[in-house]
Amino acid sequence: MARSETTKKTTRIQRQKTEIILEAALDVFSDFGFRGSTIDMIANRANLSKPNILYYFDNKEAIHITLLEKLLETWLEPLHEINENNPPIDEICKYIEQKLNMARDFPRESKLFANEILQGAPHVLPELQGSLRALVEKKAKIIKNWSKQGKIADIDPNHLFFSIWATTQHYADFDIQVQSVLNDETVDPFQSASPFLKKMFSTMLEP
Amino acid sequence: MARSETTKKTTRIQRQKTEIILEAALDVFSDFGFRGSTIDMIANRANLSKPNILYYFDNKEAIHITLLEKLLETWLEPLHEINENNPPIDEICKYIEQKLNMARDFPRESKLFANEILQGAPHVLPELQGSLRALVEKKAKIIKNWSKQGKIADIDPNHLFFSIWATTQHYADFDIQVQSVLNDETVDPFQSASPFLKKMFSTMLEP
DNA sequence: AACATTACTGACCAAACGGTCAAGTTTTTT
DNA sequence: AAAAAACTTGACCGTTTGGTCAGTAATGTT
Repeated sequence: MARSETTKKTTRIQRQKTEIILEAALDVFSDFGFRGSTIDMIANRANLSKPNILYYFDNKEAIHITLLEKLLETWLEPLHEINENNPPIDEICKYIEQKLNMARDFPRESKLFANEILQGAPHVLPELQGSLRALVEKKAKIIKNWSKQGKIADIDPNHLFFSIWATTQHYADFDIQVQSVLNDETVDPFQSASPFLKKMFSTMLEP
Repeated sequence: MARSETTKKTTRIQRQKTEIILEAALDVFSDFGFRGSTIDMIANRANLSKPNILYYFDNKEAIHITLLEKLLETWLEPLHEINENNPPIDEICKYIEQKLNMARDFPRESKLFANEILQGAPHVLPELQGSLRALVEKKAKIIKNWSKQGKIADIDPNHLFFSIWATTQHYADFDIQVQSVLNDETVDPFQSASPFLKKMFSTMLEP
């Protein structure tokens, strides 16, 4: 069993080192995927020895799972904030903005997540079917209410969420393709994507 | 050098076996990614021995590259068809329909491509910067002309393409997430996605 | 200072993997 | 039918990789 999983209280060194390891692992996993990453690669990044890594984590999988679980919380956070009582289109645009900012500021996390889902979510399927699904269901009801009240057009809330996730995360996950298509001189894709996406979704939602 | 790369003409068996190998490899690569796949897995799928696989392909990478190159052609095909002289919104909707059908009918190809791009396109970066970029540039001009002529709203063509790619391929690449969010009783996501996406993009493009 | 706990590492191991090869079998050609 | 070419494979090899372990160093506690 890894030191960090003992019942005894965690030491200062434990907190520091696990943080260093997770940071390095995020670098490596997001670049090469789970199977393409080795513990040695993570160890090199972290300037630690391989056995030292395995002193803090049971195995490679444990590092990956720890990262994914930390990620899932922050990933769903913006969705929580959607508030039924505020103007609908403002709320959706705020959500788009937040998701786009996350893709820009946390591209490694976005890629880590994309990789995991692409492989069939071997480590987070229960969370998808549990907390994600429940949260989406809850927020879908809000969207439906807005529609019924004539505040927005009548659209399928699930597909709305899928489209927002897909379009915003695309700029992080497929950045190499985005860069290839755009001229290198062009400004930051995220900057021009923001008004585009907001316009697209708000136009569709207009009653 | 692999048998199939000899200058001599290809035999019947060569054509059959390479086809069987590529089919099996597509199964395996799309499920586990390049690094997560082994030649043995492909061999088992194909009911062939590992050395037999390597009789037809130099190495694992060669199989992967062959698949990607075959894929890229068909992947870009629908974009070629966009015709400046037809009604703009009809053309875009037809393109969306085709991309969505491809995601539905060729999910393995979509995942293979997504995996490759996520890893930084190690095998197809030149093609992205070459044929993909040139084609997009060409079609972007058509979109811009339509805008100038007042036939559609004034939007950024590149982001339009990114959004279409992202939203359509999302249903293939992130299918496990889509399935997790939707009730299992729900009908085929592709069926309900089609009118949603067409409405979204055509509403935005309306002058 | 003595002791106990925590942190760390070099050396090592077994399994997995990509790839080779000599020898055999099957198919095609003459 | 015989020779040539194409095809197939069991056995094998070197490397990589995840993970272990006994022993050592550093840190904290009394």
